[in-house]
Amino acid sequence: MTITDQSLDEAQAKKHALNCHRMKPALFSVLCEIKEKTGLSIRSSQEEEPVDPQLMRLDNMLLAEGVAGPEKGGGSAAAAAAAAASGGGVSPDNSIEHSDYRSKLAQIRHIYHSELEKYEQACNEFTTHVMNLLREQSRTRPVAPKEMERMVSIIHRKFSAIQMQLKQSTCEAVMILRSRFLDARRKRRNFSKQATEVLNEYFYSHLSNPYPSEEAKEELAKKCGITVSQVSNWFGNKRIRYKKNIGKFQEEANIYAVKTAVSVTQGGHSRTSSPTPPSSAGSGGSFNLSGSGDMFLGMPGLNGDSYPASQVESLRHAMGPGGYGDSLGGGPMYSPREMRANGGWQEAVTPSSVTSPTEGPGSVHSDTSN
DNA sequence: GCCCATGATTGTCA
DNA sequence: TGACAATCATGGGC
Repeated sequence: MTITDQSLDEAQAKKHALNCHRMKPALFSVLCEIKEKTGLSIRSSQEEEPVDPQLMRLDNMLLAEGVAGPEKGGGSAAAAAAAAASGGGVSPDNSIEHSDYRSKLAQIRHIYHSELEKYEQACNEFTTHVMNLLREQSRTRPVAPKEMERMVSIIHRKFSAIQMQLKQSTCEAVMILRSRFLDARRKRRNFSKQATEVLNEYFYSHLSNPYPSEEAKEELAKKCGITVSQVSNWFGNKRIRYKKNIGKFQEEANIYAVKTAVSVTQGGHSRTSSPTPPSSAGSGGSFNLSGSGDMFLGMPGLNGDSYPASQVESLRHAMGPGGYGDSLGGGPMYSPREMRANGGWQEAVTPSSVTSPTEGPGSVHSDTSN
């Protein structure tokens, strides 16, 4: 059904005719009487609406999640909770995820507030409209102020129902965002092939002392597109797994040793296949492992098809163009006695007292030292 | 679905 | 605090 200008005019004309009718006062008084009688029933139906517990829950949740209430940098409460859930020490590494989470939460917050504003505006407009209508009608029929209040409260109730739906969907959106965020942290993704290659190259070229310094870790992290913590994890896992199963890793070691050798003979220091610093190589720094000692130390020279990376290093040190032979203490070959005396990875060099491999000439982060 | 590889976590130690 | 060792949990190949 459409309302045309013509029909509106007709209605206005009828209303005017009614208002001017001689029977109008009599009709009005009758209506007042009826109204008086039905007044009780209206009052009885006008019950006090108790606060909806579900609405309260939604409000509390939105407040806790930082969607409702005062803004503190885009959902601070939830971000803090997420930070706490991330396990404390790793929070700096999750800054990317956190900022992502925060920005998404801010988006939800923005949408929620703009929708809320729209609803409130619409509610006010509609209330004003209805009030105007009732005032208009009060000229032709008795409209008590109570009735107007009742109408207003009905409208508000309707709109708060809509608002509750909005709050509900907002809560759902926040929950989904949160679960996704937590899942993302929980999930493990393999590093890229290139990243693993970089890490392996570093590991095998520093086999004698595979303990990258903080700077080296940062550099590796940057190169691999991972965090420093992940680099630390990787080296921790690698050292342990290498130690546990040297045989299995020998082939891998050979591959990287060859790579390193090739990169050296092709002219120079590849940044990742950097030589071991004098301290670790010169002191026979290859870590002493049960079994690994034989593997590396027992080999008299590079006469095999495959050779361990540590020996490639020593060879490089001895005959490389820049040469680290001087710092090797007289000979390119490892001294088994020295090796044993130096013990394992840990004992061979202590990170604080010995120049870290990464601080060596071909270090990942520095080419200038020594 | 199983199995292995691997990144992450946790507890312990120096 | 960093390293190690054990373990968990997930990805990916088969």
